[in-house]
Amino acid sequence: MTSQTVGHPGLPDDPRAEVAAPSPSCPVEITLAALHGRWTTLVVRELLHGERTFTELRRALPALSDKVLSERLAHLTEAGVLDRRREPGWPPRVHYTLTPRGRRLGPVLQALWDWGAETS
Amino acid sequence: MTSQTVGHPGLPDDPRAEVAAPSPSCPVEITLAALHGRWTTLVVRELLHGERTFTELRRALPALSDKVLSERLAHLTEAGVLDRRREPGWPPRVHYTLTPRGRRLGPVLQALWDWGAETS
DNA sequence: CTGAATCCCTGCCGATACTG
DNA sequence: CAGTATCGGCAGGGATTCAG
Repeated sequence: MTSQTVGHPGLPDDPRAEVAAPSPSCPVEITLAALHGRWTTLVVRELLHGERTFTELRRALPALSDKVLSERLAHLTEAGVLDRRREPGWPPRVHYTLTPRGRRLGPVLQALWDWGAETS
Repeated sequence: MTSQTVGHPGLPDDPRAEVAAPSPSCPVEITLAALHGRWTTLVVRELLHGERTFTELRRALPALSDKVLSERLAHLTEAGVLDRRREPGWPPRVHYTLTPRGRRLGPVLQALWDWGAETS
């Protein structure tokens, strides 16, 4: 399923691992594109704790404007990371949940965390 | 050394995991900042194959301008990912190598690759 | 409540030209 | 050879306002 590792640490034996220019089809860039933008990882982190509504996310990240939050949620939904569920009735309420694929960002964020947390 | 995992997948039990706004001290952002910018991951990938000179990097990534390559190398050196070694004499020649810390980006790129390579 | 539309400001990055 | 200086285009994102 995922590609195999080779002699050099961490780099798969795949033609896409040798592109000579940034390419949207490179798996590394697909992931970085999904996480791209200020606040994005924080939104994902919040949803790793469980389902949240728009308002709950705003309360968890008070300095994040509603416009940018909207953009991030739309982008993550488009990237297959989130599921959107509109609650019928009034007032409008929208619930966001990580998809299975979105939950698999957990280990990715962990890897990013571990490297950044290293002292040396 | 690195932080421990908790119930939720991939998120460490650390106060920095609950910041309410983007913060340069968050380990996840430290890593994303190190990898930030177009071409950066490709430069790291190239150096995962071994030491390279400025010119060798330019040949490996022909569409990358010397200005941006300079910026990336300076940034990665500043981030502790690369070591710079000036060869004495003329013409000037500079060798770049991953530091031990830089080599540890291998697993990080692998995690990014694996998520992006998933079909579902 | 959950966004979309607009405005403006900033920073990235590509191209070009120049230097030790 | 290995950069630095400068300029310009464009996209990101914050504030505000409007809409379903």
